[in-house]
Amino acid sequence: MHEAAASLYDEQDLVMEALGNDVRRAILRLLAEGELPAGRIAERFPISRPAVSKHLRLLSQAQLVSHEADGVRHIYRLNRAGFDRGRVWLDQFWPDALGRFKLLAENTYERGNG
Amino acid sequence: MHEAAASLYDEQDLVMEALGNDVRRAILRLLAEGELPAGRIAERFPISRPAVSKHLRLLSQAQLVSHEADGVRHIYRLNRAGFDRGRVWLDQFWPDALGRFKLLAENTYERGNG
DNA sequence: AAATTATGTAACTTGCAAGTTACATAAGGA
DNA sequence: TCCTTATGTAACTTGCAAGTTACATAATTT
Repeated sequence: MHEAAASLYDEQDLVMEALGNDVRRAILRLLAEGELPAGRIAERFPISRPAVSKHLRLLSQAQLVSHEADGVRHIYRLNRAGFDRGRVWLDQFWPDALGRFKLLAENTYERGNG
Repeated sequence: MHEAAASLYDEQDLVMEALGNDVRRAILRLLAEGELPAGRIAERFPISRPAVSKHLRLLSQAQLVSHEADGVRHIYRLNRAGFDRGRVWLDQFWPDALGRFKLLAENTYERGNG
């Protein structure tokens, strides 16, 4: 019957679960600079390529990234859908936006170091 | 430069890490209905009380909950700070969303309502 | 003061997420 | 066609997060 409602929460859970890992968060930050093929992503981490591939699969299932084949390469990029779901999840606790921009304003600048 | 920035991201990581567990997310949903003492929270879960206590500690470190002693009881409630950090983390990926909040902040700045 | 209640913590165990290696597949290039 | 490149997956291992039990502490109650 109402599988739509149930699957919505499942999808939100997939997002929150995926975001709860530092390697996956680092992959997202890397992709924030621009789309990349799977191999290039893996190069940036001290773990094996299959391990990164598995993280990419979880990120993809959570719709935090999307990917498309380009010849033999698979290009990954950020997918807004997952981030929106994460935001919806957070908003169930604090529906009003007020009080957020102070923190936001204080942290929208420099970050580039790594 | 300011180590405030570094520790901020550590704190964001604490939040995202804490939110990446379904028991902890369920605790937050429970506390969204109202504050509760530790024991009452533990009653609602099929795991042991010390296990819940440990989850509460992590949630507290992430500032997703706060707690205060009330006699022998420790009352837990949601803490806005952690949720704000979670949102800041999400918003770093979509600058246009940041712009939206900045605009909102500018328009609401001296009105002081909230 | 002794018993009870509510909680946190220490020490240990364990389940599973995250890692590894080995292999399969598919697209180009020589 | 065979070789190389790029990737995903299967099967197995392992590190650590999340669970357990036992104990310490502190505030009430009798």
